Amino acid sequence: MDHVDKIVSQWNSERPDLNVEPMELIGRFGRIARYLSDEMARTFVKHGLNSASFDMLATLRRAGTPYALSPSALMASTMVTSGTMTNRIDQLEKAGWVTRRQNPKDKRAFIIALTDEGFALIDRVVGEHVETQERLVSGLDKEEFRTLNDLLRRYLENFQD
Amino acid sequence: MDHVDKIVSQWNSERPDLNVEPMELIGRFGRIARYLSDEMARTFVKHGLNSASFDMLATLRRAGTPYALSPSALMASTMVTSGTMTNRIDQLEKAGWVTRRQNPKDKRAFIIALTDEGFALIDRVVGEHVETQERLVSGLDKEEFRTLNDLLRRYLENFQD
DNA sequence: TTCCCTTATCTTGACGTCAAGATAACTATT
DNA sequence: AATAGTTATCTTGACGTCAAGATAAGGGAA
Repeated sequence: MDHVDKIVSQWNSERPDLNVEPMELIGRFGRIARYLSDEMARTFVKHGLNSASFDMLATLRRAGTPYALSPSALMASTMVTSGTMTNRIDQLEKAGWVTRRQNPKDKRAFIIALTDEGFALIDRVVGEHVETQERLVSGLDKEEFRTLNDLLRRYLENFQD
Repeated sequence: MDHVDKIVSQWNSERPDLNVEPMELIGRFGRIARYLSDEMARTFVKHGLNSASFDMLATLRRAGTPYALSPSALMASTMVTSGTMTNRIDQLEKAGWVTRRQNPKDKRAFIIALTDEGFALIDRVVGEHVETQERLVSGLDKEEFRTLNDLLRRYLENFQD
């Protein structure tokens, strides 16, 4: 009887006409995702980052050399709006982790590139991040992990544009 | 090859030393949870609500008669801070969906109660909400749903305080 | 060329949230 | 009673996000 079961049972008492089975599954997704992201955020905060800035630096880092992308490409990868992206870049630039250069081929565009400091930082943090993630899935055995991962992949397929 | 696979394969190229298996699972949780909550929010917006106000009204509604709880109880149920709760109550009160009465037993405390309008609204919206949730899980067959739900319940157990 | 549409980024104003601290009232101890 | 500690709620200031619109530059059709 977890927190989600309690909510579902309240609805069953108050509105027995409602089909609340889907709510069980969806409610658990919400709870788990929130817990996971809160825990991961703790690693970021330890290094002066938050989820947003980690996401930015990680996106640039894993893009490979020369560790540079346009704001548009970053927007597509991170699924945020242009206003948010401007703000994120401003902060990373102010912290000295990225530079903002004009794209000589297209004067509307910029190139956002990791600095040496940004590279060193994200390379350090991502190691600890992965350790945190290992801890967060350690409650599942190999078989459960595989089954769950396969089901999630299948489920996610429904939602891909 | 979904979006998460792409990220994982980028990390494998750039940092083959990292164990990115957990990231697959955790990444999918994030994507799915975000998609689900965005879709559910559309139902709320149609009725002049957002996820926060729906959550408040639903919590009061499923608590059963007399559909009234203290701010503290609402804070515990909805997992937000006191400042957020004050703000949420203010808005619901302004919209005429709840009233804020003094608790005669404890002058520090208040009682937040659904108005008739609030009750009628949430009873209408929750029906549509449940339909949305049915649609959101319709991509899974009975067997998959059961397996997934059981695994999520097991996984969530690890995180309950 | 000129005009129009599209693309890339930035600006502005609003929103929901939180952390920290303020205020007021209750409770237990002396 | 007086005091000290706790509890319930509100206030303030900051943050990250978004939607809508502004600005500037590119590209295609006449």
